[in-house]
Amino acid sequence: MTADTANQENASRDRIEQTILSAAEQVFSQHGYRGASLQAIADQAKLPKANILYYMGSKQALYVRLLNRMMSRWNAVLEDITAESDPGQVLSDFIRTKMVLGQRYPEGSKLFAAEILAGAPFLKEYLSGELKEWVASRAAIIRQWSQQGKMDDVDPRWLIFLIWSATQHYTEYSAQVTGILGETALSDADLTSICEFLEHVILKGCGIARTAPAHAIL
Amino acid sequence: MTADTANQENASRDRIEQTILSAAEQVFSQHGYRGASLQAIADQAKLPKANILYYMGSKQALYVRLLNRMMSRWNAVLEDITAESDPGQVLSDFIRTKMVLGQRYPEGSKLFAAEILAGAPFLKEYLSGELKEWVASRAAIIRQWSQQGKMDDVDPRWLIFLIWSATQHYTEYSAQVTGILGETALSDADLTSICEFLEHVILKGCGIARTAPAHAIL
DNA sequence: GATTGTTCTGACCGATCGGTCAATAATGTT
DNA sequence: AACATTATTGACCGATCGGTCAGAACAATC
Repeated sequence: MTADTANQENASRDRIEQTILSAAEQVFSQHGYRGASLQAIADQAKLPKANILYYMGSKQALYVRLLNRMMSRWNAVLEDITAESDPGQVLSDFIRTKMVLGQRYPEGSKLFAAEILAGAPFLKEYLSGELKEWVASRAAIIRQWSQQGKMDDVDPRWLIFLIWSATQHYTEYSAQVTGILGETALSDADLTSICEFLEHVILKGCGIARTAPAHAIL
Repeated sequence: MTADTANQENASRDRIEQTILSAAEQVFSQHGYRGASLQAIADQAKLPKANILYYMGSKQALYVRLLNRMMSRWNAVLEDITAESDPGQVLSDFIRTKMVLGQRYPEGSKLFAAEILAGAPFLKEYLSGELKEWVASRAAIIRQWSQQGKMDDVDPRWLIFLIWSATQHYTEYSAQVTGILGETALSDADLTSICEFLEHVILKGCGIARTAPAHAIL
């Protein structure tokens, strides 16, 4: 097997795997782990069911792979902040980044939500391990900001949860939001408006003076 | 059939139905409509599977009944506000009421969340009908508050979504929250702290002066 | 062109799915 | 006591579940 053919074959395999992963993400995100069937995933991917298992091994392996893929997309968020960072800038970016991530990977976000709703059977140790440490370290920095008088003395954990929930809402509850707004999908204008609203309320609510002007989200 | 025996029979039937509804709420809330099985519900209720169908007719009828039951619990919220109401008091109550409802009916809340995640197949017309009108009318009143200078000129729809998402988060993402906090469940102290945080940030963020002092949630 | 390894898939497996039904038991009603 | 109604449930139905497997189809190497 030459390097060329190896690349070709791997490329072909990758393409098929991406097709399957994408189809599976849609089905799992709508119906959760138990509610999703391999047949539905196969239909979505326009492949025979046996083909799904040939590439992914088992339903569980496919699901775990999707969860990991979604996790890896979150890694960069809030990674490089310090006690010297500007809270307004950081929280502003945080809100926008989370909002963009949700709009970019709606199925992945819903998949994650469904997993948590089910009691996080596959993510328990991640939540109480990696993610717990992540929150604790970010919270420590936010607390320093408060002590420096840069912002009000609010519980940083509740602040992080607030931003998570407020931004995730528009992807995970998109069916509710669009139903209430009477639109089929959120427009760019909506998204910009939402971002500005969240920045206004959260920054002002935390006693942070706005430093940077609002800019378009997309 | 005398009035007495009628009451007795109805009481017995009601008791069994409540047992089934409660069991079904747990199973549906964890696994969604498709992921839940009548056998799992029967096991949870400690009844034969055929008994579930005898009382509820079908899986779908049982599910719809649960959805309606959950909806009816929401009716009183924000019902009697006017342009003359005090925004601080109203929003404060709104936050607390939603928080209490979520803690009181965690399974029902998760059930609702799972339904929305799946694209709201059974609630589409409710969302774009009743609920849409509800939001529109509340939004109109909030807009009047802004015009009267009682609060900042924020989009009332985003404000309503913000309060929904921020409060629901603690019931629907309880697996994530408790995992991160390292607790098995949210304590009363946590809940009080969260309520005070949300009131502080949202009211201040909307430019509303706090009128009433914070009081214990439970 | 024969050989080898990978990809692909229809056919099939036992288990479980939602739902039906007949038989039995319990409970009124007269 | 006789009868009618309701409650209960094991057995069963066709369909679908996740997963296996043998073999056909395909591709690369010699």
